[in-house]
Amino acid sequence: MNSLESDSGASSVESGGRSNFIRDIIIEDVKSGKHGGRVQTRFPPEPNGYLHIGHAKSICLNFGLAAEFGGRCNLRFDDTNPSKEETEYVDSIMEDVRWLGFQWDGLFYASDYFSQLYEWAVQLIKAGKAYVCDLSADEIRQYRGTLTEPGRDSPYRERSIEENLDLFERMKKGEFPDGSRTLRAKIDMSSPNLNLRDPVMYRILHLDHHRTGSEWCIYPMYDYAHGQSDSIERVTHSICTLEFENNRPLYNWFIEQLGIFPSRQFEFDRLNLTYTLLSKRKLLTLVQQGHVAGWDDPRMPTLSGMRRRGYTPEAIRNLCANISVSKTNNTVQLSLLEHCVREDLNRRAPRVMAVLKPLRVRIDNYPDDLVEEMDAVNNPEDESAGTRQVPFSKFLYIEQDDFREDPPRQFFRLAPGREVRLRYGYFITCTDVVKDDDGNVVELHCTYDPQTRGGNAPDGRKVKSTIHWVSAAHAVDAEVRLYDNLFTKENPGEVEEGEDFTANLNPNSLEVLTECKVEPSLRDAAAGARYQFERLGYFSVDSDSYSEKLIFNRTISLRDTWSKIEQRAKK
RNA sequence: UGGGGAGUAGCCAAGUGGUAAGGCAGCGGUCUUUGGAACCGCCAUUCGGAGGUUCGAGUCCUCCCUCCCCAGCCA
Repeated sequence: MNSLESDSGASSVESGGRSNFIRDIIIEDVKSGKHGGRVQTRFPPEPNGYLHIGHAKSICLNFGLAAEFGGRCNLRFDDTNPSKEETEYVDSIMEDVRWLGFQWDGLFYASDYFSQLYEWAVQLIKAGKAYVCDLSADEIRQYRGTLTEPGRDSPYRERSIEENLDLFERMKKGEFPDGSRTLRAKIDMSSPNLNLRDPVMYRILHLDHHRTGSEWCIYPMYDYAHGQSDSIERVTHSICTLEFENNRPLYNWFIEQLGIFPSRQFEFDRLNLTYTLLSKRKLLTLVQQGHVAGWDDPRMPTLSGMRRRGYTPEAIRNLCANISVSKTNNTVQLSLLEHCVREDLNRRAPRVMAVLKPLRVRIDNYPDDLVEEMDAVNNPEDESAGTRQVPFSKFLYIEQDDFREDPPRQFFRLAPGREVRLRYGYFITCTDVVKDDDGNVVELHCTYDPQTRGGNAPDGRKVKSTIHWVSAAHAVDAEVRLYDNLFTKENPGEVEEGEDFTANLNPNSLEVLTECKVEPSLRDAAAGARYQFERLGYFSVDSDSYSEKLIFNRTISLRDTWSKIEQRAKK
């Protein structure tokens, strides 16, 4: 269950040239003509949860390396444990891999190989390399010994081959209850590597499997299934995460005993991210306990969550290319991911004006019924994106944060008596402030300079600030969901005695704004569409959005120097 | 106290005996109709520590220290 996170790597199609030790090994192997220069990899998730950004590292590595060396990469579901696996997960995994931008060559399931695996087990029994053991799970543990003490041989270790064959067949036929017997490899109970102390190959599980139904009641363990699956697919480079290093001798042992295609395993460091949990078990808990709305909640580090939030596959692939691949335990700062997201969105997201917390503005000297269409640039980073028109009129909304009755030093935006530019509009000057009974500012009176249409002053005078706005009469109502880190700690797994990781949940990770006003061009925005709300950040239309009610997710804010200045001033 | 891995800047990371790449973050500046973007500059006399070999060591040798993984009929 935790393993998926474990099979991951990094690199991407566009990372192509970036060096990492696995790539170096492949270059050597190709050069020396190993396997005829053929490169075959695989991405082997267990369908027991949704893919997250840690898996993206593995996907990019496996598919990226195959692509770079003209090889092939399979998608193989490691479905050897029917108690945890579901079809829902295999569907989501396929969708996510495709969304990330990869297409597998072969699509396989470890369960495709159950018959072959069974035959090989019989072969090992006949060779005296495996035996049926009647020890209980608890007894097996006791016989295994400890890190510093060798284990003891099972009393069933020396059963005759005939008896083993008979028992194993009856296990398969369902004659024995769950947990009553196992098939074990006969290796070495005193090995310093605990994985080699007669590991369990098969356990009895009277459970329906998502693909094989009730055909089997014995299921192979990971160690007995994974290497052979690789071998069957003639995988040349089987890439997995560091915690499987101890399993490599066992991976090799089965392949050697069976004399089958010698796939080789290489281990790399999995991805960790600050303020983020990448454990499928814990993510499942968040979903089941309702701390988030589902696997695709935009606060989740799942690929489906990030997709819904508005992250692009390119940004994620870019992160994977940036972090490289090594063998050191590491935790990448979230800011690097955020950088990748901004970098990509900056290039491609159309700009648009939206006011999240509206403050009404009346332009006293502007004609009551006049509406002007102002030309606005869609994307300064991309001339081909063209321009659009935005309506301007006497009543507007601006951002509450863009006005201060008593502006601090370095605050350049609107204040009483101060002139600013309305982007693509006019220069306006604040002349009066209207407050409610509680003293809250509810409306501003301003005057505009008709000479500054479009935002340029013929007399060349400068203004310190440009702010965004929306015409009140033309604005479209919208809901905007603001997200913050799901956890308050850099390492969400770090908890006080007696607490679990949910104690580190950020109570303010979601803020819903329901009174937002967006420019009319957004009226028919399609779900999934991504925009930059000028001066605010990148937003995408949520899948909950429908025609009467626009809903946006804030993907990520723009870099905000003003908030830095402000925070520094507070200290 | 067994075995398997890993230590280069706040984070990630190149480096494979010839004098410490790059990115993120941070800091300073230029430019700007987004306090965005872009651009320029600064940011490791030193590579976990101590010895040793060498004309020369992050790279080789010795000892030491720290961190991670393994005692599921999970993956």
